[in-house]
Amino acid sequence: MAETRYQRRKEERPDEIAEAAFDVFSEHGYAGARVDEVARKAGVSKGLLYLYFKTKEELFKAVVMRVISPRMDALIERLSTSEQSAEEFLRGPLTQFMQQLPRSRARVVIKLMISDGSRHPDLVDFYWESVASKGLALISSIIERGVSSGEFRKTAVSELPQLVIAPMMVATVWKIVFADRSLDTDRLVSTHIDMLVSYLKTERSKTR
Amino acid sequence: MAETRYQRRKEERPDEIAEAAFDVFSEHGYAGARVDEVARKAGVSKGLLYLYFKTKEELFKAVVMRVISPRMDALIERLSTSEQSAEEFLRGPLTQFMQQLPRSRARVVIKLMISDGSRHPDLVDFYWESVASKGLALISSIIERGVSSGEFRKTAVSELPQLVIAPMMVATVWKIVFADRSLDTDRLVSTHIDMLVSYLKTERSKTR
DNA sequence: ATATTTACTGACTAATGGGTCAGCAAGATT
DNA sequence: AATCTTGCTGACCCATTAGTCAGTAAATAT
Repeated sequence: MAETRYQRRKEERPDEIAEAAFDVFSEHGYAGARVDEVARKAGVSKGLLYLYFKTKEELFKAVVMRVISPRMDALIERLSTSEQSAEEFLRGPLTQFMQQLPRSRARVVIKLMISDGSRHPDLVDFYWESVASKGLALISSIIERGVSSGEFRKTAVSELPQLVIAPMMVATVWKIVFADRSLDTDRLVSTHIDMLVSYLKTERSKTR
Repeated sequence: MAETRYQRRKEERPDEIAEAAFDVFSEHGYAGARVDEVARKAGVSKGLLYLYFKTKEELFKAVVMRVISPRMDALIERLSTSEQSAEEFLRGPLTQFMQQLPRSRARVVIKLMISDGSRHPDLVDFYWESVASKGLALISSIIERGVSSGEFRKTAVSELPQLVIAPMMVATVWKIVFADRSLDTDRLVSTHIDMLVSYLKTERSKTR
């Protein structure tokens, strides 16, 4: 008998706690999250949690950064090594990326930025610098590449990369708010890209 | 001397309190909002607040509903009495609506749906029934009208009205998260509508 | 003026929740 | 086997906050 009451697992604890915290923050946001619940979900006492994370705030930041950091680099990487035409890139890797984001953990980060960003401005800055600005710049550069190669005509889209990711945003917000109500997000994204490419390739300039 | 310490204003109080609550919930979300702060901002004691609203929860719902209710009806109204072509409607009233929403109070409702919707499912239902579903149905019907009049070709857009409002969503989220970083939301919306109309009017079907 | 009604106050309570710490026991060292 | 180190527990503290209520004074009636 004399079951061991716990194991010492110095290495794994931070990750396990962060993982549990991700779930809890994801569901309740920062203010609504309970540190006790995080500890419980991580199968750990609250005291231990505070041994690895000084404050709730720090835990929150750690959790968000954990998700952000690896994310964008992957896509950036995939581009810079790519030799596809602009259209191929939009229809291929970018479409894929936008389709899976609403299902991924990044969705949660977006939710947290919206709900708690105003009280964690440094997190917003970090998100901006390491994800948003890079991602948008990437898209702009793709469009520009298409324009200068003669593939696309010159449009306002070059300066409005937000237009490209718009369906991803809708799909993400939809999943957050209307999780149960169905929406074919893949089709949403691919139709939008279809529309976009068609617009960028149209020869004669449209009226107005 | 003998300054009157307060005035009795039975009629106006609920609105004034709801107004203050709107600001506070808007800034902090449901869990982060403090009832004391609402009372303070409304220039009222907490006791009085609880005379008009039974719980924080009820106050929250009242606030959200106050903003939702009048909103959609206005647009629906404007449509049913309109005799414009589909394109005119998209470029006119709808563009206008989508341009001003990110600046309006409705933006706050969207934020609250995202951040606190999961813990107030009945509010989400209410929002769905009185705003989202109606608005999307409206847009679908406009597209359909254009299709059946021969103005537009048949595309997936008819079944994906979310595609039409996508730039509004981006603009709204942008304002919430990156308030300080500039974005020409009007141009975002109008360019998108331009793109959309162009797509809907293109004669020859695109490859793929 | 005086009495009556009730909108309103502010001090209170009970409970919650972030954060702490003395002590315990798992595992390493000898 | 005895000792030491430290990862870990859980009971505790206290600031905060949703919600209450006895009493006060503004407006109204008499």
